[in-house]
Amino acid sequence: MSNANSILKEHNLKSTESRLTILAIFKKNMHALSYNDIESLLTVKLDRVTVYRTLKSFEENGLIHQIYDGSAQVKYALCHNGSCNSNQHKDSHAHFRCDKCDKTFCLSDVITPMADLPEGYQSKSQSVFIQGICKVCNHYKN
Amino acid sequence: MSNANSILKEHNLKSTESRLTILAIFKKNMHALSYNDIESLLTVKLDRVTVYRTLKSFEENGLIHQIYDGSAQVKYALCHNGSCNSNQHKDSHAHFRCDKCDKTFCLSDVITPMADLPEGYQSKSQSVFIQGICKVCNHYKN
DNA sequence: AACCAAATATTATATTGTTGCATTTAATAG
DNA sequence: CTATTAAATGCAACAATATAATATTTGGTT
Repeated sequence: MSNANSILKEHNLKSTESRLTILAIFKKNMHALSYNDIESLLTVKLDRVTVYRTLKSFEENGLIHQIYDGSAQVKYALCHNGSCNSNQHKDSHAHFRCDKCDKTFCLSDVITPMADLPEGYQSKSQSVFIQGICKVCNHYKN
Repeated sequence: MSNANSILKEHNLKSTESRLTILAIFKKNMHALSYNDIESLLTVKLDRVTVYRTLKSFEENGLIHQIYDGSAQVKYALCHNGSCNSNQHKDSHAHFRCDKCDKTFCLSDVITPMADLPEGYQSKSQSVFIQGICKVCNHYKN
């Protein structure tokens, strides 16, 4: 069973209160979270520095990845299915930001066609960012 | 002739020294610029507040658009071919960031294939962000 | 030249993020 | 179970980034 404790251990992270707390927040909120989102979801007070350092260690150890979604602040989301590790983030899936609820999601399954670059350019990674209305705000039943 | 003065007027912006200065910087540097880039390219000293407000007014009036390229700071680039106005930014072209020279460019002509979204999602705009090596750093002759 | 609205500079303040260091805690060995 | 130790945390200070309020200056117009 892959509980919070073992997830941290799998990513070579010491299991601490702060980390368990923040990891739980990510597990409960399946959209990308900014520092401020996390802070306001905290029930216990953690020092700002601790939160920043926790995010940093999570990212360095392949647990979360950063998302730049056009809002002022960087957001973070859980990496999926163990595809990321401390050496590399394979988070080149599409990201979606909803204009209504203002949440940003990872669309892990969306196949993103590669763009053709002009002569001379060499592409190492491409990421697609989509804005629109999300499933929930569209009242899509399924 | 579309000189700096008339460009400002076309976008309903009063022609002032500060705006002409900053617009000239954008015209000379055809890659995206952060606040710091602009400040260090200034020959005359402008107040920080003035620079921020100039960028804001440029953006609101469709002269420039913001780019989030994964660096800590927001960058700005000129909007092309009058496609933007005060109501809407049509800047859904691809952006390219070079890993070598660390500059970010607009690739206005790159056709970005639309991704297929899961059921329930509605897309309003899609943008592609590409990282790699740019034409100049690849020593591409043309 | 004179007027007025808009733009600017100045000052102050808010927000965001980092650094150094003393204290506490988790993991391990004994 | 306790002792040890390296890592994590909290605190204080600081640095960088961005915004707000207001008095002054400037550009565009009459």
